[in-house]
Amino acid sequence: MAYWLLKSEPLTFSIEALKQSPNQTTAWEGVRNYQARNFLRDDFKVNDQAFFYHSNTEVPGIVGIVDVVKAAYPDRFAFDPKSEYFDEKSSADNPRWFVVDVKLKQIFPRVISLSELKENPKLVNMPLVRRGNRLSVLPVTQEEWHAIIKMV
DNA sequence: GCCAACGTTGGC
DNA sequence: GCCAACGTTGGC
Repeated sequence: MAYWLLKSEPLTFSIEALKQSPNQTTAWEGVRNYQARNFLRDDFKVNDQAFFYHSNTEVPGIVGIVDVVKAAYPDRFAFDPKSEYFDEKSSADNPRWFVVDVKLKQIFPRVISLSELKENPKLVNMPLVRRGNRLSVLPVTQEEWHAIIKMV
């Protein structure tokens, strides 16, 4: 079982929005970066777990945990010209972008803020805490996962 | 709102 | 294939 971190801007899709979603499950749509796509498509497996991270907000940080409940399948929004995620180069025959389904597992009682994460010496190698990192899907090691769980 | 970082595009 | 220009991300 692998561990991940998924970034979302709460104005676009927050963990509270996930809680309100049918069956507390959603497709993780709109990833339009190849490295992130490759993680989703090739490496996400059912029963993997991921931190839910709120970015571009007042207190950026980890707000909860989701379970991967369905492995990668094509992102249908890439086929929809009316969607902001439309990509004319992605087709049903040859899809370029993928989603996985995730289900809410836990909302933390508090936000584990980015500044706290940066202060934890066990997390210094996480790409998340490095300046200028923009990847929205990131692998998390088992050691990092457990170190963060202890901070909740 | 600013701007550093970095991915993508497109001219050559 | 190089790389300048441009667009986006996202912390602050």
